[in-house]
Amino acid sequence: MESSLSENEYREQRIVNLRRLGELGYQPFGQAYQRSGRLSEIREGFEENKKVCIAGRLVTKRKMGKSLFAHVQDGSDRFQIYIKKNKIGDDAFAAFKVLDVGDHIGVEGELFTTKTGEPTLKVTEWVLLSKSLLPLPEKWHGLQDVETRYRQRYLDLIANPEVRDLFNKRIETIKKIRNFLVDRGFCEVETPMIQSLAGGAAAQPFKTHYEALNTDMYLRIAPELYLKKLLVGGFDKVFELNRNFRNEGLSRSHNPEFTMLEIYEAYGDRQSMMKLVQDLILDIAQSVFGTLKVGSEENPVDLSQPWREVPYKDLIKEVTGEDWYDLNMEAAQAKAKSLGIETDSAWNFVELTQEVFEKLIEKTLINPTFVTRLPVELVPLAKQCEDDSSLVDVFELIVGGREIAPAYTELNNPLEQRKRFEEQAAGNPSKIDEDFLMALEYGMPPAGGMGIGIDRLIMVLSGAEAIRDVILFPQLKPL
RNA sequence: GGACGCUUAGCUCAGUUGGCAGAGCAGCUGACUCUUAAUCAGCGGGUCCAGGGUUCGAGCCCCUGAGCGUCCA
Repeated sequence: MESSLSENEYREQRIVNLRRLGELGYQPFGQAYQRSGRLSEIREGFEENKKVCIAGRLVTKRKMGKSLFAHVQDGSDRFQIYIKKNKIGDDAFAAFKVLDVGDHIGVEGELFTTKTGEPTLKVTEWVLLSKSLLPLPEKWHGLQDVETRYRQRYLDLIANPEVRDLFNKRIETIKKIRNFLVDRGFCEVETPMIQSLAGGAAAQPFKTHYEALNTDMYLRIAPELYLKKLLVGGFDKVFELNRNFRNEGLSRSHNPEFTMLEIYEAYGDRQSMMKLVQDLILDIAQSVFGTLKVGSEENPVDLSQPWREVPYKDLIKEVTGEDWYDLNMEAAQAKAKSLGIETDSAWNFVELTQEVFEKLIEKTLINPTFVTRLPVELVPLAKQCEDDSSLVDVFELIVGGREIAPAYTELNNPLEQRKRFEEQAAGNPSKIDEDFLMALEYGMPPAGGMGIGIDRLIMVLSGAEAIRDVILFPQLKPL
């Protein structure tokens, strides 16, 4: 790496330019610089002949003999500057010509409008703030190479303005979520990420080792059980917005660390969560994306209300036929095969049905759909429906063919919870979280709870095709 | 984990039947005081992903591996 860098002719030339600038009295890695404002603010407050100071990265440069146009870019905008030899003096002009695209500079001057109408800064003084030693990606095509975009995201952010826009929207969305929930009386809490038993979801955890305790520990796969302990403890409206970790493969829709929002409201239920998530998503769509028509051109999503609410069994019957739940296992498997499902003889009826749901139904639910009344076997932490103990009182919100938010009327019966854990652990008592069960036995208020996968939410709202496009530094194989 | 595809100059990409490694942008030199993909003239720039094989000769054909992508599990 070191040798390939120093052998690079572009870098060598820039080192030469750095020395030249030094000889002309410009320190290559400068000091703090007092700006009049960010470039977007300068543009907003534009007045002819107004004196301002700006700072940013030189991103284009057009030499024209005794004058020169260039653009400077900061975190907010890109702004044109104009330098004239007889305005700024021979030495400062000659030195400016040595600057490379990519260098950071501070510029003082007067605002004016060019004859083509572009607001521009006429330079009277400039300083070098930071010399760039490597060339930026090409100005016209930007940075296209997908791998470089992810591994060197900073280049992607410099070269591709739409990438910066998307991450700004992600940042705004997360800020909005916090404000929305805090405004409604929820408080944000932090619970352990390093756990001795990774519970609250069905997933393979990352394993780590705690040296001081000489104990294996796990990175959390969900904060759910700790948040419920807080309900027991009297925090009755809580949320946590942070990373979960799941030890699974990389794909278009999976990153091993992902951002999860979990919300719990004592004395609420599945219905109150349904209202909350609609208000939240509509608020984000309007205030951050400015529309309820979201997604991409190829895969548009309309968030207009009312959102469809439909029981799981009804959806299954829609694609398999009214008699699905009357079929025996053999007939159901034959039916699934005839619909193009690859079946596994080890599956039970619930698993087979769930495969039908995932393969044939989920991706067809584009506009927001609440799927309700799921089989109890699929959701061990939710309360049963009052009229049917084989179903749980939950919803899965599906948007753009993706599961965005599952929510439950939370199970607060410790005896029932123990029974479900025991069924799930299948004779492996070490997997049962006795700590959590003990908390429930002190009494957890009835509650509604919900999880929202933030990365997938941003994908649906922005129309991004890959989870890597909404995570600044996505996981890649080490080189 | 499997199938298929991609990897060539700093960036974006061509590369014919196996026969001297190409373009645009960028860089360097020069001209040019309202340009904006500035323009004009000239010049330099390559571990063709890595390793092996076939061949008189490989960017191209064969094998192995890596990273990335797409689909599947």
